[in-house]
Amino acid sequence: MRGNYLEAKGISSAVISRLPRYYRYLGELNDEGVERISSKELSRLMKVTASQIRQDLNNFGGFGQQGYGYNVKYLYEEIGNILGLDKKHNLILIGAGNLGQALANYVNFEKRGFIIRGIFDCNKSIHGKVIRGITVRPMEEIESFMADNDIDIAVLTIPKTGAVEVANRLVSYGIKGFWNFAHVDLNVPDHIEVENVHLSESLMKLSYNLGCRKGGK
Amino acid sequence: MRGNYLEAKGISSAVISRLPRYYRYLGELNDEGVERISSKELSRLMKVTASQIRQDLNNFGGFGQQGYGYNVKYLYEEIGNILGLDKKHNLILIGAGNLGQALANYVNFEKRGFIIRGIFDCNKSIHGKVIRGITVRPMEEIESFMADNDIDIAVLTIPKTGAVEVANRLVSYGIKGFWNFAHVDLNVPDHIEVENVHLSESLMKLSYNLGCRKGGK
DNA sequence: TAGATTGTTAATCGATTAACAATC
DNA sequence: TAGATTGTTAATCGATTAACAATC
Repeated sequence: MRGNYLEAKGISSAVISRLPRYYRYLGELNDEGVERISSKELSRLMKVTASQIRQDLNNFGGFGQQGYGYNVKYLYEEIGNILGLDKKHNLILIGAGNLGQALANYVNFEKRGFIIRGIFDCNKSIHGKVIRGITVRPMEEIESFMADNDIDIAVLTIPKTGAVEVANRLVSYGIKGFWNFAHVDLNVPDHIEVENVHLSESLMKLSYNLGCRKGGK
Repeated sequence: MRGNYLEAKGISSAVISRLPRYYRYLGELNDEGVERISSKELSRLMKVTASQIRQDLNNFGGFGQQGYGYNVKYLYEEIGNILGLDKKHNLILIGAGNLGQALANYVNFEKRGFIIRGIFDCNKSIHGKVIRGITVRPMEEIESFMADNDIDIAVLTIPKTGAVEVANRLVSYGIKGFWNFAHVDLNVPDHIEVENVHLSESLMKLSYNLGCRKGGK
């Protein structure tokens, strides 16, 4: 039995955020040549309950077989499809500072179908600079670039000042989603997807968890 | 009435992960010169419920005043204290690749008390290179460096291969927490804190949310 | 005082876990 | 067939929201 996950609606974000981790573990098992795995074995490996694994997967369809478990390669590919990794995504990177350049140089995203097509920056002194074969362009060229290329994701690696305004401009040019590293909440329409990576907030969480230890038990 | 949050135990991680965002909004309000704010106003601004704000804060004590609301500056500082931002943290960075260098060059962490003291890499060709005043050292020197400096956090910006082993070594040298950018789950004792930043998993979530739109409604 | 808004209890909602019949 | 393990329903647990008495 196979579910039609393309029509899947209202899957909770808790479930979604666990999918990439399943994908990672299954990919590693597949690389190791493991052919089948039960939810019980996988739960031991991943340190989650077997119930949760089965519940999560069954949001998208029945990928297993009673008495057998799950075929690793098949499940790996299916989760990849659910995550949309079978499709190509064309990205533009806004902000070619340290972090922007680091992301542009990271090859693994490309392997998963996320291809950076253009890099833009407001700093004139780096216009024309080439990063992994891509020329850094001035911000003014974003609109025409997006008209000529099939861009769906913008990576925002710019300071928080101006990020909201740039995001709104990109929305008007037809962007579909943002991978937002700027330390602000974008204010875009509901049909635009935003995935935030707020590094300083992540570090603060770590700080909290370290601090507890001192005063607490 | 003031709670003693140093003794706060068992605060749910959902609450903790919202604190940095409160902190950010309150910091901005403070910068704008806003003196007081009610949970209702703040809820409108942050797009969460006022109930949630009051519940979250009351895990740590009563910071507000009936009929008045919250003093912005006071609450900002209190949340900073809860997050441990009043304390200094000495970090070492393991892996001076693109991402590692980008993080090392990022000045804002330092402003919040997270100071990178040492940078280590296994690649001989960059040993001796200076990044923001810090010399890149060979991995072999980590142990003595940690003995001489009061390091509590390790930033792991190395490939997943070897990350688990390096982490275990660092634990034996007395590290307290990890900010882990490697695409693996570290396998460290319970008393060691790990904050994961799995960029590719974040991108996959974005991909999923974009994909839904096509097949779905 | 009257109005406003908190702190906190109670009600609701959703997510996780347990259990087990279905079935390979 | 017997054993194993899923898919799925039911039970539990936790988190969010609503309500309101306390109080500034």
